[in-house]
Amino acid sequence: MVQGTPANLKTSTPIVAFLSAIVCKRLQKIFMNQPPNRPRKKTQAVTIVDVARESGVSYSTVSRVLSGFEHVSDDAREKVLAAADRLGYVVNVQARSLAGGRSKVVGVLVPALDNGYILEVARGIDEELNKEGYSLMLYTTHQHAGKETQFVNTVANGLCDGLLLVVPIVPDHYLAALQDRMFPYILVDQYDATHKSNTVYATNWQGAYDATTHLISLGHRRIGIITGRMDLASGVERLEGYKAAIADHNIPLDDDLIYSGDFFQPTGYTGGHHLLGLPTPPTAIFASNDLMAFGVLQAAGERGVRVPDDVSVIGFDDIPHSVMVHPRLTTIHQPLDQMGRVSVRMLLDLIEQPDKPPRNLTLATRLILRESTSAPRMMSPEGVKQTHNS
Amino acid sequence: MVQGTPANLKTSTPIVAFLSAIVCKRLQKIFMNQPPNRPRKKTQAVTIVDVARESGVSYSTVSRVLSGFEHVSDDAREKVLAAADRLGYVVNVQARSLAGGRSKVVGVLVPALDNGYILEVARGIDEELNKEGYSLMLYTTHQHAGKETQFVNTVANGLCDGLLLVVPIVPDHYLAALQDRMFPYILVDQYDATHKSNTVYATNWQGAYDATTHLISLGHRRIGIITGRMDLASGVERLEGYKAAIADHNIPLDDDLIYSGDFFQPTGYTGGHHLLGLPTPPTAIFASNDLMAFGVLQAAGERGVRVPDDVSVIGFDDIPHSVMVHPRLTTIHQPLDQMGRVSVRMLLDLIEQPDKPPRNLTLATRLILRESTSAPRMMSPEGVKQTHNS
DNA sequence: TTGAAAGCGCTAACAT
DNA sequence: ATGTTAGCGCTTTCAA
Repeated sequence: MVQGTPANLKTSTPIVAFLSAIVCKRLQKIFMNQPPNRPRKKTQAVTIVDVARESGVSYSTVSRVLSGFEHVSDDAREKVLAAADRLGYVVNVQARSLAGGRSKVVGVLVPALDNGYILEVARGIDEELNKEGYSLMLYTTHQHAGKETQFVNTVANGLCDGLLLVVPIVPDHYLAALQDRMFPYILVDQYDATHKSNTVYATNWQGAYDATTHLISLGHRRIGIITGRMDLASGVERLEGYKAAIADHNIPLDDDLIYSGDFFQPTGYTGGHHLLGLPTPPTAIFASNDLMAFGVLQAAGERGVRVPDDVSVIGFDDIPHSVMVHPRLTTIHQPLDQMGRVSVRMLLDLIEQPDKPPRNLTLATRLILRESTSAPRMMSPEGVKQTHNS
Repeated sequence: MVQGTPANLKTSTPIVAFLSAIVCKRLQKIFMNQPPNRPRKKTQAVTIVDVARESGVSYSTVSRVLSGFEHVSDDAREKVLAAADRLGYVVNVQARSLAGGRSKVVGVLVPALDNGYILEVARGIDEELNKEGYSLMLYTTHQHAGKETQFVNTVANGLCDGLLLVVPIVPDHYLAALQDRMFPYILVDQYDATHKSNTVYATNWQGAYDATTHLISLGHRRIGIITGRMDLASGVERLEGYKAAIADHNIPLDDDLIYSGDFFQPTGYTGGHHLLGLPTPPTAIFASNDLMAFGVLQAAGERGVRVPDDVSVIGFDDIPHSVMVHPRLTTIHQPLDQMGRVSVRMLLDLIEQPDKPPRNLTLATRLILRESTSAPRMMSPEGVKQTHNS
């Protein structure tokens, strides 16, 4: 108790003590050996104060060493490091962040956890973050569209050093708020109309073009497409790529073969049924992502339409399950985990240099040949194997 | 009063130094209207101080209202809430946590992000956490076995209010550290030998017993098993359940039919090849989880062994992909997302009442009949359809 | 290069 | 019921 007193005094400014009657009272109390009984709530095992004591240098020198500051003598640095190690010191990110430092936490905003595509990206992010000693704060937007502002505020309050937005559709006021605060963020696989954001993107147009060209080169002429969401750049671009390939090979565009999807499996399923049920069904279907391709596979199975014998199916993304379906899915590989990795790199860069001009990185896609595509029936040497409707 | 102070100070503590040149200088400075020019680094948009000013009450009243404390007048509460709303105030969790409050963040420790099983649990966790207004801090253990201590320390330093351990194998010193600090944590799908932990578990033994009994009741007598990791309780219990079912139906145990797996798909694949390549192959295989069952399916496909005609396959977990493989997998449903949900509930309870005695919750599994199991060939009415080796 | 001290925004003990 | 104040552990000036 008595020993604690000087410390108390030490922390209060002498000037105040000198002038203020209130403080006088407090002093009296202290000297009467009745220090305010203040049980501390949560106490960290070992703080920089402990390290300072252990290493015999001051408080702030420890801080300087631990935050990698340059102007510290080698001697001091060594002593501090040794002491910290001995004591098993671990920085308190809360305090550090509150005091204006880095929290070494990066927020990742995703729509949900049930999507292979998202998870691949997340894996890349996680691995890269881990490598750099950062922690990952995961936010799922779910349905709570109303909590956006709150979320941005919370994050930007300092819990996270930066933000990775892996969400389709980023409402403008998100970005506005982030931009106003100069908060570092990266748009992953998402187009930014304002061109003010750093983005990591894939060659969606080219990938779709390649997918469609692959089908055409196999001999298909009647190629259906199940589109992605048209409010997403990737959805639009994949449709455009498809159209361009069709046009480049002088195939007339048939609107009946364009089924409007949303990147989720169920529309792939209904779309598959729709296209396959057409009077003149397509001999090949390009699904704008693997998930919808799975739905097409399912629909084909139910209709007794064999893949690839009766209809070829090609997807987009190359998520892990695409090798696990039957038949294994031919698709366009999108370097999802690499997109995650790259976005982390960009973000950490941005955190270091917040005023860097925005960069837009585009990663290449490539065709992965597997078993769900082949030449159309009528063109295969063996001739017609089986007859379906029409 | 004022006069007394210096004397008191002087006699009791060296702080007497209040006369020292340092203080003098500082005083001079202050009175000369030259306060230390201290530009603050990071400033929160709106703090409780702003809310206090706006609502005309004090600082701490705002805090009280915002932390849901009881003893506040309705009038004050209303004013504060209105002001907070008007200003768009968002609490700074860092500061709150540092000051001894809750951070409203829960840490989730998982081995990796590439496992459907983990992800299902994570989804449940995420949803429940969201519902309760908590954020999710995701930690992947990856290979970094050495960073454990650091991790526990970081977490327990206060960044998180509690911890959900969804990892197979929790090193003892993990738990020891957590227990020492009285830090709230839950073991999800993991057995704790010390019985000091709160756990959420599934009926692994019963599930395996049910799976095996299902195969037996179909007419199978030669049933292979691909085990999980034997250093995991779930692995051991599933093997035991299998053995018990075999024994209860008077089927001799054949060690050749027990293939040692690890819960990952590749060993399911090699195990499938191994069992199917036996001189007298089993007519049914119980894979200790779905992932390994997929491997078996793959191996069977490569060998021209049809499922379920030639061999029945049953899995365990019922992860989402189990309906996406061909044939759709018969399996034991483990309520993975519910396990996640329940574990969150338990954790939040524990956070409220840290000294509650540990509870162990066990959730029921159930058989899900799909297409990968059927009566064995020799027993089916149609007789032998096809002959394979031996 | 180093030590001292002022906060960062908040909670909770204390005093009223 | 409400205002006052001392820290929580840390970073970062300022002064030396």
